[in-house]
Amino acid sequence: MSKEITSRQEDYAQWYNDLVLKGGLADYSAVRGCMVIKPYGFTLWENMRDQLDRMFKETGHVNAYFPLFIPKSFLSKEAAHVEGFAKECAVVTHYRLKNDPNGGGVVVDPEAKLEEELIVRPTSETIIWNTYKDWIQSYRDLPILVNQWANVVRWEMRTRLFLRTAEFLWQEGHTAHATSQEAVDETTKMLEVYASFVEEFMALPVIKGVKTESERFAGAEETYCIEALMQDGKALQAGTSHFLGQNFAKAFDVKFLSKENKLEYVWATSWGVSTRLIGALVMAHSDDQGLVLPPKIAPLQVVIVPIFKGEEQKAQISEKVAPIIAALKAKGISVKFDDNDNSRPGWKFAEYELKGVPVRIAIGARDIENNVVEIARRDTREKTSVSMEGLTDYVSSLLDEIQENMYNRAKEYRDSHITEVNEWAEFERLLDEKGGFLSAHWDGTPETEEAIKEKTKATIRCIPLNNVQEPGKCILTGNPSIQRVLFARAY
RNA sequence: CGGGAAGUAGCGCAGGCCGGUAGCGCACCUGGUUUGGGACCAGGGGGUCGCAGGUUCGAAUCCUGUCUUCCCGACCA
Repeated sequence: MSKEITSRQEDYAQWYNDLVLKGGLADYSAVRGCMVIKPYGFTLWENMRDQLDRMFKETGHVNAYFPLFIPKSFLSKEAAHVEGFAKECAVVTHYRLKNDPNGGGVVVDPEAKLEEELIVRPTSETIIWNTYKDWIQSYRDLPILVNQWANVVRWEMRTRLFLRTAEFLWQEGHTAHATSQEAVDETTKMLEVYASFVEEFMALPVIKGVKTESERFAGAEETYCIEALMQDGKALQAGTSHFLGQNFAKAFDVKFLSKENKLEYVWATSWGVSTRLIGALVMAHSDDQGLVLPPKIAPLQVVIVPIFKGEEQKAQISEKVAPIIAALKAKGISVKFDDNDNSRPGWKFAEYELKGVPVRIAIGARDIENNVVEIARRDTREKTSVSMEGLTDYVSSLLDEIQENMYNRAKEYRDSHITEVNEWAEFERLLDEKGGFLSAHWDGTPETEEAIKEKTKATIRCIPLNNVQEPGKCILTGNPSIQRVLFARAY
């Protein structure tokens, strides 16, 4: 009653905002384009971050930290890079404030102008490669496999909670290698890490692919990506991994002596995922009742709601519940017992559904008599009565089942929204009526790609890895094509 | 950055045209009855009306500026 959620059908964008705000993930802030990530949302991010961090460490990476500020001149050293980011950089020009002589609080002290302005990092390639120059002399110094967890700032025209904010949290891996092949291998390895994280932990199927030239990262030779599909049929880039060639090594003069005692430029990669993943998570799984979170990363996996009349019953239930909580915790399952007397059970049910808690256990006097509890699963909203004997194992496997079901459901939707198209009229019609990925032939030119974008707002999301090579005719121009690519409207 | 809408109590809104001591619902506090899907009764507390100027005897209301948010576009993860 108190927290109405706009339905997806009524207004998809508003539904998304309602979930993020009313689900307690984030709030708007007093700063344009910046959000406050609330504790519930931040716990979700921490769970994602911790798992990714484990996976990075398992693949041989270490964490480090580089400065928030980047000298302006660094950015311009790599031509394509500056071209791509210049339009959205926040710039620090002064280092001091002073009291307003006219009594209006504080003003920027014009005497405290910086010699060289500092850019608030939109990404860290430049500062990192400037540093790597000092770290690398010989092939023995390679590879460098460094990751950094950080915030970055991109001054966006239009922002949306999690999906596009001026400041966001992410990780950026920056690696340096002796050979091109090793760098390419690193790029695809990290793409695999992203794909398995998103699929296994976020229950979100992705398509692995390569970006076309026009969608490529500014300064990259090749950009690999994972693309996910949202419930409104729009695609979302969930992560990217870039093969940077020797572009940054050349820009920052980073050379090493090879075994053959020859001076060579270093090969580079960078890869990142951000808090945007939370937006993807919300839009892929949730329903009109609220968030639906996959158990493996949910801030809270199980909530127990007691149903009681009077203190005596409450005490009786608490006593019965204590060992259940202990047993669940012993299994590594996060659980909350909400015996708050201020809200009634029905209110709590709705509240925890809104927050996407995967499993809810309700227990009242009637259940205690029968030695059962009522278990409700969030993904299907089904309720069952379950014996207290073996409850822990039941809950544990139910969490696994929910995780799997969420993945399968998302995959079914995704798979049924990849459509092969051969006629232009059909292409346009499907974009409007069905959405999702359209698999169509493309003549390989940026001009055609741009023309299709102009006409339909759809972009080439990627050329899938291991794509079937199949001669055909370009969907727009009819020119010869060697393969189908995936088009979609995207976030 | 262009076009549209909005900002009044924690949340959702009315009031504004026609200036005169700020209201409703939910939430909150107290007491009681309640508790298996967003409880009910009674009493109570809370707002420099986004912010800054201006007009006026007097501004939530009129004027100017500014900040923030939403939706649609151009740019992007």
